[in-house]
Amino acid sequence: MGGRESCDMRGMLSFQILWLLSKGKMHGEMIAEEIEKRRGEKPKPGTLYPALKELSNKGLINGSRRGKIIVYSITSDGRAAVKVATNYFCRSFGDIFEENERK
Amino acid sequence: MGGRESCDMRGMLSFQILWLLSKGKMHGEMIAEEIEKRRGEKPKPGTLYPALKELSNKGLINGSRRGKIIVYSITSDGRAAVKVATNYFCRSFGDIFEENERK
DNA sequence: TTAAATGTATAGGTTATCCTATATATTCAG
DNA sequence: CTGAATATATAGGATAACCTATACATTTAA
Repeated sequence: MGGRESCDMRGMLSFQILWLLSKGKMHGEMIAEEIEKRRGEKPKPGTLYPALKELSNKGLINGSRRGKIIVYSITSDGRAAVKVATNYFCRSFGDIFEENERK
Repeated sequence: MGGRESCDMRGMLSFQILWLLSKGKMHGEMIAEEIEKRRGEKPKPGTLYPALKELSNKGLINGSRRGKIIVYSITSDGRAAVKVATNYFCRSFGDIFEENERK
């Protein structure tokens, strides 16, 4: 099911979170669900929230509590970072996708 | 230059090696150069060779020495693995590329 | 034959990404 | 007000992915 049995392929979590937040504000649970749509599995709370905290500590996102939930938005530093990171990502792995597109 | 100052984005090394080897046989240095073309930096020997060893231990690749160099090829298990992993990868991160393509 | 260059390997260490398990905070139904 | 549900947080631990530095093996040039 996953795709990581043979090849661990860990990583990219913070990048993916930042990329998702560059598309719009979300709270933690929504982020988890968006990741689930893509990866097939929800990141566990103990994985997601520390990552959100790190991004927050770096000033790339910030959260504001609205009752039960905390809505995260990307900062301008975060926008700059996600742009650079996306370029790097596409340059590094673009051909893997191109091949997939052409089939 | 890099793209990892703000977002660590580590990972994918074994997957990328396996993907490269699914395109043809290569020795370590060639693999390092192919990765450099994409990521902008060569993985250091202390990064690359342990990764090759791991893939070898898992039976996904095997190497045969030709004098100074060791030529690695993907095994049939490796082909199966890279197929599954590529699907996972594209499903997980495809939209990041699509956006980049459309600009 | 020796020195330099090239390719591979290993020892030892750091960190992000993942986990499980538990705890806290807020809302909402009864 | 209480209990259940939802959302967030934290403690503690595992491992892949990276590093630097060093060593070894093979070829090639002098």
